[in-house]
Amino acid sequence: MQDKTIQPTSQAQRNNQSHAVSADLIAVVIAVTDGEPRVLTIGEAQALPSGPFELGHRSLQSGLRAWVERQTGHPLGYIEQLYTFADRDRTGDERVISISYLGLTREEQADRSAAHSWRGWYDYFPWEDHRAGVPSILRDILVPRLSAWADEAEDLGVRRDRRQRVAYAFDLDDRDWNEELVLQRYELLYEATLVAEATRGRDGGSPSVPGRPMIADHRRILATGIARLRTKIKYRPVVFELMPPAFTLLQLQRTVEALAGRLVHKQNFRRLIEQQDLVEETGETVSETRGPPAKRFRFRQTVLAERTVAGTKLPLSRA
Amino acid sequence: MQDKTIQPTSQAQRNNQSHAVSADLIAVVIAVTDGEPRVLTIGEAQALPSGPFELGHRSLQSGLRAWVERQTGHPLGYIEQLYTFADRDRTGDERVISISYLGLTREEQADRSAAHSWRGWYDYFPWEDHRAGVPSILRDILVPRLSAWADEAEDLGVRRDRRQRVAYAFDLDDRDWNEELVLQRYELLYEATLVAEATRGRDGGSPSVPGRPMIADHRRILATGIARLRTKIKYRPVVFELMPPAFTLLQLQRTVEALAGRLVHKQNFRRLIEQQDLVEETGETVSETRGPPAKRFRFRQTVLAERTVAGTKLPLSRA
DNA sequence: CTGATTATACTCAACAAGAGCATAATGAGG
DNA sequence: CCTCATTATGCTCTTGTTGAGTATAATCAG
Repeated sequence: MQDKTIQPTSQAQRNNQSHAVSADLIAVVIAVTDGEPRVLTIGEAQALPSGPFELGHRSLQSGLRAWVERQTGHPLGYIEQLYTFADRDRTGDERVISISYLGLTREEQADRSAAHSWRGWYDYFPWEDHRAGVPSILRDILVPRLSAWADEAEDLGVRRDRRQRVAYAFDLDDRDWNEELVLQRYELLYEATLVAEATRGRDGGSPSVPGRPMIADHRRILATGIARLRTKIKYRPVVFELMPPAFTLLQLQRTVEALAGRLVHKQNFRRLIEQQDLVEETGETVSETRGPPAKRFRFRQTVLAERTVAGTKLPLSRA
Repeated sequence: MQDKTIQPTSQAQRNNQSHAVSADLIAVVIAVTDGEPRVLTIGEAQALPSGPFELGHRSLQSGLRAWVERQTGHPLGYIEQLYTFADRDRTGDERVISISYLGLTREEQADRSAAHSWRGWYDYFPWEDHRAGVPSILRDILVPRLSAWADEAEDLGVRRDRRQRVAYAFDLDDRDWNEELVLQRYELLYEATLVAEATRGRDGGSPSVPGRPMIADHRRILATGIARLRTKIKYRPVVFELMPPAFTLLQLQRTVEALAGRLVHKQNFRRLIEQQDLVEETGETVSETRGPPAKRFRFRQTVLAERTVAGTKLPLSRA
């Protein structure tokens, strides 16, 4: 930051004592083990690892790594920023800014002493797992309750709006299920006070829907992380952050399915992976289950450099 | 925030006096006028509107809107968060967190009294405009200098790494030019100390490359905003935030081209727009230029509700 | 009146994506 | 040892989607 240059923010920085805030770093750390996506939690599996951004931290990222490691003993590999928000419902005249991150690892070398646990993320969002078909909770509980909520609105416009949003976010028929809308769905449930977090501090209200709650807005942050990951696996080779050094294509497929919450077409999945040149054979084969032995693959590290690819959708022209 | 629930962040919040930081809100506000993408600036066109997040602000977004309106007289419509980072190079023992946003508007009803200006964004990134072919600055200045920088590395590995990154980010041949890599390109230039911001506070160094600099890291934030917008227009109908209520398809195309910095195939562009059902005819026709009169269209507001679509890339299966 | 300029309709080839069939190895269980 | 469910892997076929042009008809500038 230079001195001779104009600095519009300078008035601000000079007297920032009056604008003091504190910043919390919050981590959504994901691993996939035994075909189940899990999230790293602390405190009765109701909270995500988190802590304040301190003077000693070199950067936001390193502060986050430090906190996660201190609280769970787990070192982080890949991380990316999710979202920043200012919490409204804190008390005191001090504002808290929360900066959330998504981290991907493998559930390993964890420090046993630290008080953490890996929880299947579908414990928190049971309606998001469509690998075995549309979950019955969805049909039998969520949709009826959401419909009721939509219909209870006085105003016709509101009613129609709610119905439309419910239909869009929860559209059944499996074909149209959009697994990326994790956050929208959670927020709808929150708005309809169908999750425990929404009824806290209020009088009873309708009993909440299945799914483990978390403190504060941690479950919403988790939803944000899941949504981001489900989107990202489609255009960036991030799944490999969750895989061991060598793996079979079926293992890879199961991991993707675990994340997406839906099944994929095996043959086409292979075609996709291969044509993108993402992996190479290690030369070994393994026969873990029945069936012929499967080839083992490893991720081609080079693609990280090349294939930061971004997909075009514009009808470009030469000339 | 409840009291009976476990709160891992609580230790932090209790004694957060020691972790006090201040938060700055920074806006990249974009409009497209006369086929030129412009950014809203203050202070000699070297700074983005910004200001501290204050106690009086209801939320980060509203704080940002307040600052932009105060500094430029321009009310904001669509905004979305870009990125949050903690500045290293500030002085004092107080940390500053910067939260940046992207805003889209039309260059209109600006308060004349406020000291702001709209600047073409290619003033800051002249190498990003490929509408008239590969800019000569790129071929004649940037690439040679970057190559020199790559080759000046002692270590062979570093040299190869630099060459690879330069090739990837700046790949000429037009076909392979990836307009989304705005940030990567700026960061490479920064790393190679080819932009003014990188040589400040140091002794001379190599003279910087064409392109107007900004204070602090504002130009990097602008690059982030441009990159985000260039990516986003491909999968979400955000261009319409920049369009007047009614427009011809050619105007729409010119706007997209201005943003992407490259030309698109007219017929295919129309096919794309129409098949996605994004617009509807107003019924009027206008003949602004030569050629037959063009139909005027308006954006179909409904798609905002429906078409929050996300594109699948997984080979899903039924079953 | 001429011609450059634009709107708009179509065509075609190349390729990507969805869906399913076919064949060949295996290990589990009798 | 035999049978069969289970899996790896190769291929086909159909249907979109995308890139690239050709063709035709309105206009306005000069």
